[in-house]
Amino acid sequence: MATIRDVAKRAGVSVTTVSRALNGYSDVNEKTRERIKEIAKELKYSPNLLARSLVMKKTKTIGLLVSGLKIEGSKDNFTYEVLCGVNDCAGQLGYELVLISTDSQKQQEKTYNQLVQERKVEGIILQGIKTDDPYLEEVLKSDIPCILIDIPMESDSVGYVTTDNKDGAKSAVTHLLDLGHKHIGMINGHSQAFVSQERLDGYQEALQEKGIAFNGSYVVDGAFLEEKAETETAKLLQKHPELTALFCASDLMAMGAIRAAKKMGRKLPEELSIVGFDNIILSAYSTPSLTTIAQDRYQLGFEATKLLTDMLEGNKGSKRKVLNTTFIKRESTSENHN
Amino acid sequence: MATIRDVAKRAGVSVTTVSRALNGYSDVNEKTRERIKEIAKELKYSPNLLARSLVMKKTKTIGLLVSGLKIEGSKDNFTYEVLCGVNDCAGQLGYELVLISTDSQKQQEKTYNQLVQERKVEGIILQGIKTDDPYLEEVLKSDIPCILIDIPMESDSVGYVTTDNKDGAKSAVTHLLDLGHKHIGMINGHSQAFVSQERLDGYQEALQEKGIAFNGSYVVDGAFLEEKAETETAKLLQKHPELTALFCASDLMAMGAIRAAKKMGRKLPEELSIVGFDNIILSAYSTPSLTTIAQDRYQLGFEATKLLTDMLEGNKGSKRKVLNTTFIKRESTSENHN
DNA sequence: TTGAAAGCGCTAACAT
DNA sequence: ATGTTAGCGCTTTCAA
Repeated sequence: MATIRDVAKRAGVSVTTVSRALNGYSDVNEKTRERIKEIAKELKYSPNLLARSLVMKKTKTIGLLVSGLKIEGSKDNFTYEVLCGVNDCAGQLGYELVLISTDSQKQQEKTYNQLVQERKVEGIILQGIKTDDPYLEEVLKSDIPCILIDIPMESDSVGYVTTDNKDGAKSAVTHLLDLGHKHIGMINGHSQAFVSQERLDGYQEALQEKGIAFNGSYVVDGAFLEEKAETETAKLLQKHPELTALFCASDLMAMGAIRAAKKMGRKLPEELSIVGFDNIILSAYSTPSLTTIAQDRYQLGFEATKLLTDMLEGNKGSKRKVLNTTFIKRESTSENHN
Repeated sequence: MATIRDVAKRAGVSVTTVSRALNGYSDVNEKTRERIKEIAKELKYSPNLLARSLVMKKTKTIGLLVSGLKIEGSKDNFTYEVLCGVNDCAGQLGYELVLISTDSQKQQEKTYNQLVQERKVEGIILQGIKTDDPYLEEVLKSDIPCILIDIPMESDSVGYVTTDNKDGAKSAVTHLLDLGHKHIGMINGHSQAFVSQERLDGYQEALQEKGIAFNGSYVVDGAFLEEKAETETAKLLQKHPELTALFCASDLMAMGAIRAAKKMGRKLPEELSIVGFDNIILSAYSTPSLTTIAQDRYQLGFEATKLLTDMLEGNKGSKRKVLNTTFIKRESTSENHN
């Protein structure tokens, strides 16, 4: 592996000159530069980024810290799509990407700061951590630049990107109300997710605007899991046969809800309308296909990266970004005839 | 950020001793070690991996080079699941993971060797590259340890992991034959994929064993794309109305085939049986749900990482691994009554 | 059991 | 326009 010294020797100049020539500094003779470039190519020289980073104290590397990079993620693809966005943006801006995944076991061993400092990432994007995650506190204290995905918290070195969950939920429920539904249940995620709170807010606000009283027993938690949502939906529909529509805080849970409703012999959408949230691939393929609120996960990752690199490069500006949702009408909702 | 020198000063010893103490060398007084560890914790010292790697010439980092880390990948999740496997295995073995994604444009700028050398990965796993990719040649020449996914090529520094595609395809087609189908079409991928050739081989072998002549015009390429598969299937069924079954080289293409068949008014599975390949999430949710050949993409990534790290650590042994498939019967296939 | 010194490959003052 | 020197934070001989 050729080093800068090999190039220097061959060219009969000092390593400094080689460094300057190859890094495009102006104070070097054009002819020398050309010769050096030539030789570098001959020797297949490529700079040792480790050495460079060590002296420059810059790695041009960002980390994507994922809690739970698991095969189950295949179902909603959230992490994958965020990753694509991060990767594309990082690539465009010349940053390397290292993937860091944690689980509660690993968190015992290393603190957030250790994890991040060791790997010499300049900044980090956090995806998939819950609001009661011990790392979160550390993140806010730490001065390592960080962008949180779907956790609206800020500090000097921390920003976030999220979706307008409240508005999305509101439009979902408004859609159901407009179809004449009066008794609308909600299958929410869990209390350790900000997005769940926000979607609940949207649900309530929609009801309020139409003058319908909020009924707490119409809302249950499905933990963002398909199976859990299925059992919870079954219980909910049993207890409240008056429900003619459901708003599910994720498409995956909506899949569970659909299954529960089918098992109970409810015709979809005639006897029960269901709206999801996310617009995952499955939602277009299920039977009935799912009316849902689309959120752009790729963009979430992309914008997170943009915000992060802005911070890294000292561009002052907003450290938060909220993306809009899109309402998608499919087959799982219809007018209420009760 | 505390360095090893800070710890040394505070402990009143040399940096050498600190290094030895923290790295578990035996030739250091246990009391000194304890004191040093104490101080390291106090100072929140964590070693600069860059500096360490620079001197040790080891980075304990592997790269996952993905060609086409794109949002479209959401549909089959191949890359995501491989990534999960790679990540888990790398994590268990103490390797860092950097994600490198290329496209034909980037390949113009940098050669494979540059790309890999610069990032100082010790070895690399290649996922999603086609057999006519210019990088492939470089990989085989290069002496950077590498594991190819789904490309059965070997050299001193290159191994591979793949699925037994031929056997999988054979069992798919045999299933159809056992159901009494005589005229079985195949929607294959494209010629730049090894797996396509292998699946075609399996298709042919199954036919041969049952004494059915191979008919080349029954096989078309769907480029592994849903839409392309849909149009190709439509054309194929039009031209060959005698076909009562299709073997699709991917579930995604099977989705396209299903749609084409439905549009032509064919009842599934009564009038057309379809078998896919992959067992993607969608295959369980489509209507009809898809009979398919499951391949374990997570394991593909996991085994690739194991093979790679074995090479890196000098463990001689096989540099290839072929995983088995599993046949999954669902609703899209039934007996032929023609 | 410990320390001094050298050096990994690079960049950046500071000369010249 | 180019070279000299120092040093990033660490590990590793070699000596004591």
